[in-house]
Amino acid sequence: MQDINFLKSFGNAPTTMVKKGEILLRNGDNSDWFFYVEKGCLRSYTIDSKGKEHVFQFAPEDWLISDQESIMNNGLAILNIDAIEDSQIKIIKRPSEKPMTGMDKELLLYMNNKLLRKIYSQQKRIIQLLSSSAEERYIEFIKLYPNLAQRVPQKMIASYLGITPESLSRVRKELVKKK
Amino acid sequence: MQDINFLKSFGNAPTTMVKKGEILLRNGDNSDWFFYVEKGCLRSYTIDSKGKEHVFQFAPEDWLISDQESIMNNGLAILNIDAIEDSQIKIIKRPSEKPMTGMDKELLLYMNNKLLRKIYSQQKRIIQLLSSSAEERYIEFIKLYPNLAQRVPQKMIASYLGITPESLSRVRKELVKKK
DNA sequence: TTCATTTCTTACCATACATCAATTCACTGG
DNA sequence: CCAGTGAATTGATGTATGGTAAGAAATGAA
Repeated sequence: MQDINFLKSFGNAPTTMVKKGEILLRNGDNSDWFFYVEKGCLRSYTIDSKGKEHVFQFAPEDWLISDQESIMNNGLAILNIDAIEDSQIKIIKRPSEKPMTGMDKELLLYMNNKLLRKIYSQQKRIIQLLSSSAEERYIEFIKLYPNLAQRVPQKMIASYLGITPESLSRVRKELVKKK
Repeated sequence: MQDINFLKSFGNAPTTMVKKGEILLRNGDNSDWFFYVEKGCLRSYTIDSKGKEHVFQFAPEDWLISDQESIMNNGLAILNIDAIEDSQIKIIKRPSEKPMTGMDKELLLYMNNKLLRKIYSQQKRIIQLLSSSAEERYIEFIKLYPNLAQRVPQKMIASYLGITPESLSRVRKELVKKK
């Protein structure tokens, strides 16, 4: 589908295997990389001034993960990306120099669409962070990433939700009790 | 500059005056509108299931505000947009049918850049909501929108920050004390 | 101006979530 | 298979922020 066309425009990237824990992008690196997940799961995160990790996104099968927007930060990555499962991925580099102007119209349209989708989902997340309780956010998380709750460590989910692992544990306990 | 070119591509929109309180876009409306603020200030917001308003963005002079991303919601606006000061704005409608494909390459590049910038700022906001206290968020708000704290009602700022007006009042008091 | 309405502040108390510490549980590597 | 390490759970307690209510200040309309 669309993702395939996108990948082709950058040449046929080979499939790469990465081990759980492997770091693919570090804060401060050149950020011209995209990762397309065929199997497994990647995640992006930041580390704050107190050394605390904050999970920004999960990318299971069929997701594309990158830190393109840090092109606004002189092209230096803000996020870190690593593998949280052994994964099979495609790594694509985009041209560093004027990365966008080199694209043809079709690809630009594709990118545009992807970006709008990302804005849309981020917008929903912001509104959620502004308005929902820990429990409500966890329930939404499960809807957004069905079955991921089984696969990724709870402390990462807690981080994604903006709560502590202890709180998530209590939230889960409550939900079981309610059912 | 760039914004001017952008506006030209849609034809020369006339300048419109809107009164404080006037609603420009309602949740559920067709969302093919952009508002460019020449003077004054607009804001976008949602209303949650409990009837509570959540300010999503402020748009003072020289900002462009819209709900394009709800093209992902069948083109129906998710946000509401209204004027929080008497304002002088330009209203631009984009073609409803296949809105993107009708654009030329230059405009697509421009849009792309705008979208990346938006993602970048939303990303920062998410990370902030995940990691910062009310006080830290308020300090960042002042950096992002200098002088807006003087112009817009505190209850809207509180809403933007995800806290109650009472809490914001206390935060401000603390900050005065510290200086 | 004056009155009415909304916003802001402050005090007091309530609550959601955080922090800390002690177990228990589950992997992982040798 | 076992030991060791990190993850998850649970209880006790702390803290930031929320909710309510009352008064003060600002704003707006007549």
